[in-house]
Amino acid sequence: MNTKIFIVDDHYMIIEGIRSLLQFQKGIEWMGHAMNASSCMAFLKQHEPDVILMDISLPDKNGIDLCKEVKTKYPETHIIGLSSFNQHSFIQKMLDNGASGYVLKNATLEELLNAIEKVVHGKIFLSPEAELTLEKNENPIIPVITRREKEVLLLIANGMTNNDIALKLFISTTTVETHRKNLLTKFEVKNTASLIRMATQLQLI
Amino acid sequence: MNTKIFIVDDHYMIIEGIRSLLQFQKGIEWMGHAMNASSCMAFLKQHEPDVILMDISLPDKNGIDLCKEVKTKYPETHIIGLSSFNQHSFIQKMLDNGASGYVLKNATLEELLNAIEKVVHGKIFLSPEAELTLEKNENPIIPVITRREKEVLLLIANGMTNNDIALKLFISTTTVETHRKNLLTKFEVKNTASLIRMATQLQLI
DNA sequence: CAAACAATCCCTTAAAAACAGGATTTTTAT
DNA sequence: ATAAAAATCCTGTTTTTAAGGGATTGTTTG
Repeated sequence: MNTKIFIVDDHYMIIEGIRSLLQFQKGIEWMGHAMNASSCMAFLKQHEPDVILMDISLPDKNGIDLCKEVKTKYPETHIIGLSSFNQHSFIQKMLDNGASGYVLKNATLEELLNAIEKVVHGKIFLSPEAELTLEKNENPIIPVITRREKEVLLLIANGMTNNDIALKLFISTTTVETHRKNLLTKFEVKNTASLIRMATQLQLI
Repeated sequence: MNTKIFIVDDHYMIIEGIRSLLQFQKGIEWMGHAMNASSCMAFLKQHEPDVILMDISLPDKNGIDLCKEVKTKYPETHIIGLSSFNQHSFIQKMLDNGASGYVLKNATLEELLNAIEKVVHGKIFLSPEAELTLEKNENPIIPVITRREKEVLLLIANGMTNNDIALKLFISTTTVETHRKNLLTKFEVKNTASLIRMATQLQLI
């Protein structure tokens, strides 16, 4: 019985690369590709691939959400996340949303075949580097901040002083100071420079 | 005369994809690939490709620096930047360092062939989206800062105070203040928050 | 309905950064 | 060699932040 493979990726070169790698492999049946989430869903209405290789970044929807959607409607399908990014949050979220694997785009043919083999047998496969990242559990400690604090944070990032912010938000300067104090505490930093640096790294700004 | 193509990319799937696309094209001679900067340089000691497709992110060195190095030693070679990222700074820096083109990884075969055709004739080729990005963001005003200023900037971003920096660099606090003053002037901002924000946006940090 | 949280406000003191306006020495490049 | 640029150091003053302590009023939510 052949394993039916489908790929969702908006990078033509990646699709072509994988197609060329898998096309003539024994036991693999190439079903084709989609370049965005909606045409993937359209395809699934008529076909039943065993394994979907799914890019994390798609033009219309991210692969993490798409993974959840596909697994909800078609629980039998095995999904392998496909990404250049060896990021803890991505890997974790894909697995949380029902993916059976996560393969980095610099994987070799062997690795890819291995991944497919594993997941069709109901096992989990992760690229070695991805596995390492997941183990290490580099928890980036994303602080929980309130709506108001985020508002103040953005205005600080825009170069406004406490006084400016107070005027803009129609609150007292001391209130802004308090929010700022709480932001520093929550981010575990001791000045504005570190605050803005961390916030941008965590993509809050 | 065939156009000799070489590719530097650490993504096996991309290499495979491009190889499969170009391999049997008329007028194209596939020379092979390197998966990092150093083996690229090693290859160039013995061979003379007409066009190098060069990924921006490589394991040992970034493609921007590699581009400069290659163009310095082998000015005749045409380089096409290859990246998933449609980012102004990347495109700009590649062109500044002598690249003749910038192609996004979701490009079609036609686009890629077009790019190769253009650059071997001494012209510049950019993917339409990349061209748009370059036009749109015409004046990002990247300030020219000195080595010392950059050093200070990084330390500021690390949360160090003027005093901390002075101790670390064995210079007077007032000197650090002066560097800081000049940074604010050059970035046309009025406080640390904006400075760090701009610097991260311009990818100087 | 309490307890927790969010948002608001206040005081005080110290530290840090920003603004203004210099000067001198060392490097770098023409 | 010499002019320009970079790096160094001043003296002041003013503004802004940081750190320590609170307190009050709503609003969620278990």
